[in-house]
Amino acid sequence: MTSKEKIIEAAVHEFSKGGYPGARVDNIAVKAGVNKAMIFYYFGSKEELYKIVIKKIVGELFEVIKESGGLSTNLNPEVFFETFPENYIRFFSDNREYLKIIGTELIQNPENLKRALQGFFNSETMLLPKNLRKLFEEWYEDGLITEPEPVHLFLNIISICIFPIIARAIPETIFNLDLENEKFIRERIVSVKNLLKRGILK
Amino acid sequence: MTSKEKIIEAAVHEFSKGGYPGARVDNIAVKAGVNKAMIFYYFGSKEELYKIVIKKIVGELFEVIKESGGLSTNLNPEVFFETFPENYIRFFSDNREYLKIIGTELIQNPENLKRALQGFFNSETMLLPKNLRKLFEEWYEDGLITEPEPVHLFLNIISICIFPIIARAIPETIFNLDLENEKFIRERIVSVKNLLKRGILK
Amino acid sequence: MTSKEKIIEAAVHEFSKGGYPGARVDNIAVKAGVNKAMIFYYFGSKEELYKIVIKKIVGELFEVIKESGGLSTNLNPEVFFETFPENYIRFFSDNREYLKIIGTELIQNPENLKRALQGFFNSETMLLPKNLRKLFEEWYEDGLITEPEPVHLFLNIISICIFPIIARAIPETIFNLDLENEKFIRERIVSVKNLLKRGILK
Amino acid sequence: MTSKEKIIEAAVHEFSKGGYPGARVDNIAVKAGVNKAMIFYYFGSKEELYKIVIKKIVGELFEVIKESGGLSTNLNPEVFFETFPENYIRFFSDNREYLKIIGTELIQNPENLKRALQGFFNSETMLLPKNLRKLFEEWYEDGLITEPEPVHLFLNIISICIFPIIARAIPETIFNLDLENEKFIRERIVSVKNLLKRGILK
DNA sequence: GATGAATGAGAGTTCATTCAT
DNA sequence: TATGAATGAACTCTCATTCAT
Repeated sequence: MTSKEKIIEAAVHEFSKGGYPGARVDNIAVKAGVNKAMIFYYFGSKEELYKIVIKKIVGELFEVIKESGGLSTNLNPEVFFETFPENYIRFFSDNREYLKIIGTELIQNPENLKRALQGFFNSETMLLPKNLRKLFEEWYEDGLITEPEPVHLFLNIISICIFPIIARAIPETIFNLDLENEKFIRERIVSVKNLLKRGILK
Repeated sequence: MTSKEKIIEAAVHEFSKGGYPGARVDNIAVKAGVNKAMIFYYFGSKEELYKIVIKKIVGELFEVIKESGGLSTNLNPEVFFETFPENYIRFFSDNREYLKIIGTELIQNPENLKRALQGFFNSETMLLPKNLRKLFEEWYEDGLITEPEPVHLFLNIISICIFPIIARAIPETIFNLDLENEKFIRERIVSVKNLLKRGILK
Repeated sequence: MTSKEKIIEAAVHEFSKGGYPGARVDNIAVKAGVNKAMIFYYFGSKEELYKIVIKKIVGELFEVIKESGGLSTNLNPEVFFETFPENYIRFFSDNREYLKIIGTELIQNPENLKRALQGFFNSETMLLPKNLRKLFEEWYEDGLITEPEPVHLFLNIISICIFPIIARAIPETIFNLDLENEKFIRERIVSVKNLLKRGILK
Repeated sequence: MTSKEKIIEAAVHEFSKGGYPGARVDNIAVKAGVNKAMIFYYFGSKEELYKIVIKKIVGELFEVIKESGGLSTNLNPEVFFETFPENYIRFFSDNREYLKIIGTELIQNPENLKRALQGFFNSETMLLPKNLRKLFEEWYEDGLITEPEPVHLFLNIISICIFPIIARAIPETIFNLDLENEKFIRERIVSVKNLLKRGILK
C-alpha cells in the first residue's frame, strides 16, 4: 500500500471519531506510519484530505447501489424492497466509520455532501436522478405503491435503513440490552423488509 | 435572562454547529454577550458546559414525551401512531439545534447519551422503560402489531421520525428541489403515520 | 509601557533585520518580554502587525516633514534646501531601523507603502500633494530652480538624503575607511546642501 | 542552457522578490524547470546559491564599469559625468532584479556585499580602489570639482543614479502619475547629468 | 460577578534538506 | 544527473484556561 493510500485509510479512521474539527493531523500521520509533512505533500491541507475522504465514501456508496441492481428503469418495487435494504444496511454496518463520517457531515455540513453527490451525478451517466424520480412516480401511477411523493418515499427508505445503526444505543440503554452485532443486523434487515413491503406496497 | 442562561442558550447554538470539538468558547461568550471568563466561572470548563447542555436537551425531550400522553400502560397502538409521530417530529423540527447536538452525540459519543438517559430514568418515576418494553410486547401478544421485537419497533418509529429532518438535504440535492419547511414537515407527518399504520398495525 | 507598545517596538527591531519574511514572531515576543499569543491577541496576525509598523513609520516621517516648516506655499527653495536635508537626514540617521524597513519595503513591496502614503494624504489636510507639485512648478516658472520636472526634483532631493545612509558600506569598503557616525552625518549634510544649492538653484 | 544556468537565472528572479529569507527553493526549482534536489546537488545549500548569485551580480556590474571607460587615471570629471551616469542608470534599469537584490543586501547584510566587493578588488588588477580615491582627490586639488571628500563625491553620484529607480513609486503615488519607463529613464539621465555638472564641476 | 490581559500547550502548515532509486 | 518521496525542525496561529483587578 502506498503512503497516499495509508494516509487516506488513517484519515477515515481519525475523521470518524470527532468529525473534522476533532480530527488531528498528527494522529493521522502516526496511524498511517508516515511523516506528518507527507499529508501536506500529497493533499495540501487537512481540509482537502477531508474532501477526498468524503468523495471516496460517496463513491463507494454509489458502487454499492450500482452493484445491487442499480436503479434501472425496469426495476419493480417488490424486487427493490427485497434487495436494496439488505445491501444498504450491510454496507453501512460493515463500514461504520463511513457511516459516522457521512452522518456527522449530514448534520453539520450538508453543503459538502451536496457537492460530492452532485459531482457523482455529473460524472456517472448510469445513475440519473431524473430517472429515479420518474421511476418512483411511475410506481405510484401504476398503482404499485401508496406513497405519491418521491422525496418521502426516498426518505422513508433510507431512514429505516441507516438511522437504526446509529441509534441502536438508545433502545439498548432503555431496554437494558446488549445486542450481538450480526444478530442485530439480520433482525434489522427482516424488520425493514416487512415494514417497507407492508407499509408501502399496494 | 441571567448570564448563566444566556451562556447556555449560546452554547446550544455553538455546539450545534461543529459538535463539541468544533465549538469555540470564544464564540459562545460573544454570542451570549458575556465575558469569556464568566463561562469558566459558572461552568468550570467547556466540557462541563457541554454536559449541562446535553442534560437540558434530554430533559426537554422527555418533557415532550410526557406531555404528549406519556407512555402510559393503557395506550393502544392506533392512538400512539396517531399522536406520537406528530409531537416527536414537531419537537425536533422546532428544535433543529437540539437535533443536531443529539445526532452528533449519538454518532460519536453514545456513551455520553446513555449516561444522560439513565440519569433521567433513575429520577423520573413516571417513565419506566420496563413498562414501555412490556407495552410493546403486549401489543404484539394481543395481535395488534406485526413487529414482535420491541427494539426494532422502537428503532423503526424513531428513525422515520428523526432522520428525515436531518437527511432532507439528500433528496433535495438528488431531485433538485428546494422544499418549503412547513409544507415539508406536514407532508412528513402524513407519510410517517401512513407508513406506520399500514406497516405495523395488524 | 503597555504590552502593545512593547510589541510594536520589538517588531520594528525584528522587521528591520531580514524584512517581513525574515522576521520571527517568536523573536518579537521574546524581545518584547511578552507571551507570543499576545501578538495575535492584539494584532491578529504577523502581517497586520507589519502593516501597523509601516503606518507608524510613515506617520512619524510625515511628522518630521510638518515640523520642519512643512511644505507651505510661501516656502522658497533656498530656505527649503537649507532646512529640509538636515531634518530628513537626521530623522533617518537617528532611526536606522525605520530606514531599513522603509527601504526594503520600497524595493520589494512598493504597493504596501503606496497604500500607507495614500492613507496619510487622505487624512492630513495640511500636506496636499497637489500643493507640493504646484510649488515645485512655480519655483521653476519663477526662475528659481533649473529642474522643470517635479518628479525629478523630488527624486534628486530624497535620493542624496536617504541612499547614502544605506550605501555607506560601499565607499567604506572601496576606500578602506571606517567612518565615525556623527562626523559622517555632519559631512553628509554639508555635502548635500552644497550639491542641491549649486546644482538646482538658479 | 544547462540546468545549473537555469537554476541561477531562476534564483535571481526569486531572490529579487522577498530577499533571501523570502525566497523559496521550491519556487526556484519550478521556475528553472528542474528537480528541487538538483539545486542541492549543484550548490549544496540555499545560502551557497545565494552567494553565487551575489557574486555574479557584482561581477557583471564591474564588467559594465570597465566597459564604460573604466576608471582610468587619465579620466577627467567632465567626461566622467557625461558617460558614467548613463551607463550606470541603464545597467540597473535594464537589470531591475539585480538592483533589488543588491539594494536589499545593502540594507540588511552589508557585510556580505563588502566581502564580495573585496573579493573582486583582490582579483582584478585593473580596478584599484586606491586609484579611484586618488583620482577624486586630484580632481579636487586640480580645482576641477567642488567636493573635497571622495567618499561623499562617490555617494552623491551613485545615490542619484541608483535610488530613483527604486524610489520611483513614491512620487508616482504622491503626484498620482504613471510614468512610462523608457521616457522616465531618459529624463532621469538628463536630470542627473545636469545636477552633477552644475553641482560638482567648478 | 465581571473584565481585559495573559498563558502554555498544541494545532496546522512550511521549508530546507536528504534519501533511495 | 535526475526524480519523487521522505524528514524534522521551525513557523504562524489557536484555544481552553487562568490571573489580577
